Amino acid sequence: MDKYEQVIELAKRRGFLWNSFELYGGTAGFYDYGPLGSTLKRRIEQIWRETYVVQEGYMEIEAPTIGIEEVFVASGHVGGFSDPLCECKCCGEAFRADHLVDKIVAVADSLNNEELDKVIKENNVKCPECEGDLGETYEFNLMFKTNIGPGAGRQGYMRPETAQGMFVDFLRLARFYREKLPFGATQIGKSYRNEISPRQGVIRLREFTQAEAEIFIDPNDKKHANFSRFANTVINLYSDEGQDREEVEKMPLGEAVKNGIIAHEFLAYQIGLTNHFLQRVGITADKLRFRQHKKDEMAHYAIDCWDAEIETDRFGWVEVVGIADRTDYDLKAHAGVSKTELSIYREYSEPKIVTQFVVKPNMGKLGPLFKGKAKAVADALKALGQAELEQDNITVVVDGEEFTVPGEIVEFADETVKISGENIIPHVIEPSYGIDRIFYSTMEHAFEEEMVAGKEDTEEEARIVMRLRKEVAPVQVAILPLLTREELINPAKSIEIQLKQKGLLVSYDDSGTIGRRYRRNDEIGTPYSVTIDYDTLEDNSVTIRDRDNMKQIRAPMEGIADLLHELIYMGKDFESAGKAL
RNA sequence: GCGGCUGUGGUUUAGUGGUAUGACCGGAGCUUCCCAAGCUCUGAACUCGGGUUCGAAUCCCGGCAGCCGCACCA
Repeated sequence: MDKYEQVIELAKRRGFLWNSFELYGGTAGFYDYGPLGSTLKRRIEQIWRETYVVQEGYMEIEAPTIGIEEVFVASGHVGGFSDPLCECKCCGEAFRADHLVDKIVAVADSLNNEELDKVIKENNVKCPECEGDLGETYEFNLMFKTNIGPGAGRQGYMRPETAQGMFVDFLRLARFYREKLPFGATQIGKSYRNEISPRQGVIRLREFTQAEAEIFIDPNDKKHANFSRFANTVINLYSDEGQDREEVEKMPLGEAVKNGIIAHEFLAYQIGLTNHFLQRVGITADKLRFRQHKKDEMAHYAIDCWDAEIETDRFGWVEVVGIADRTDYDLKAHAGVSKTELSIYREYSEPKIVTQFVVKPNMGKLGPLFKGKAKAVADALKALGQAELEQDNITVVVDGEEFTVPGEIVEFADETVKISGENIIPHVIEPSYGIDRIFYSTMEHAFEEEMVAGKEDTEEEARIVMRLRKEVAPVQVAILPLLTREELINPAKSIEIQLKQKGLLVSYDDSGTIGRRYRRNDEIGTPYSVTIDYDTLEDNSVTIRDRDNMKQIRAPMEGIADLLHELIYMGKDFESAGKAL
């Protein structure tokens, strides 16, 4: 049994992860989060919110999970997220139909399926593997399609990423942030991709949770105001160049920016933040690295892109976060499809006084002369220089047609104008998190099986313990009366109420022996157990047990809720929190 | 989607053409003053569908799911 199997087995047994629709045989690519899994996941998300929304100030929005066609035309998902596939009738291999014919026709990727089939047939293209006949081309789009409204309605798609919601709301967001860069917005929610063959548990799902931030920054200023926070943070960097040598370098972020390894401060800050977040939810530092996209794998519009990768036992390095400088690509794309300018006005610190050469065609005269072509002629005139305009008859060519314009109806001059600012299209920095993958990694890195002494020094036995960070553990305190006796149950119940009022996640358990209950809680990662025994009735004190080292202290019942709260959230030292036992 | 392997209580496992073994587990009770103790009782399974057969969980075919490889993975 490898670690993946052990973790998945535990997750299933203890209510973290269940295969969806199991009652009906299950469906690949979907998982249910059980009671503990759901809680753990929410706590990871909560820390993400704390990091990005509260600390960084990138407010959360909530856009629909169903999107309309235009959005995904602009994002490129309608065209680029689907591939024309055709399969060999003989060996069953699937191929990209457009790739098969790209040597035959130059514009292979712009052909539709019928045209592709025609080219394949006419040129007698065969299966590259076995020379067999090829079947018909069909479209495979990774987006789930749906209909909006009754009847034919309108084509809708389940969103394949949450990012588009922030882009579509750009103008509203800009207004909300009083049109001052940088600003950002976040979204945590479900995304959907109809993967061909999802596998590897929760690593590749058809419905998964993303947490994304879209941060809009000044394209001319990619410094980060708070960069000093991470300038000295040492990160495992697996750079483009480092990958050629298969070498991960440990380097402070400040140095990486200075050396030009990371494109700029803003991106480096995001890497620092991601590193901070992942370790806070329990990812082991030396199983975490940042891998730079190689030039050829990076989207053509991106300047620089780094993936946070986590090492897992079975799957090796798994990509869990992508951090990219997407430039102005997305805003430009949406501006194009929506025919709306998506930019922000930036005032100069001092207005610029510029001398411009201005051409002013007299439209009152151009109109009657050129009728419908007048506008095009005027535009052509505006592109000319002084020398050409000074002629008596000016010749311009519009749509291959030559027009002669009398010089006297075109005025031009050098004019001095004051320009106090400009419209700029912000660049987008995008950290994009796969929460489910982080969830799994958190569990795997917390999972440990150790040998401990058994009862009364019998031989050693295995103890499974989930060393989840206290902040993310789905149960924070177990309340255990030592024996199932009413006189112990009553004070235990009263402690349970106190802790719940303090907002702690508690679980009361009086079934089975105390040792069994400790082990049950070790397995689900409960950091502290509070045991009520007969001494409690004498002196109002209880035992608190630490999950990680099984050590115990004695602390008064009075103020127990505050004490546990401090242990869990304030990093209070355990052994000095009470009398050691 | 293609190919290979696999599928027995919640978990894990034995086994066979005649309805299934054990362990852990869960529940009730007894016992028990701190690390999966013990005792009693109890709960719970042959992945689904079709075929062959008097009879299928076992043999055959197909579906589904899991794992591995290929392809795919903005």
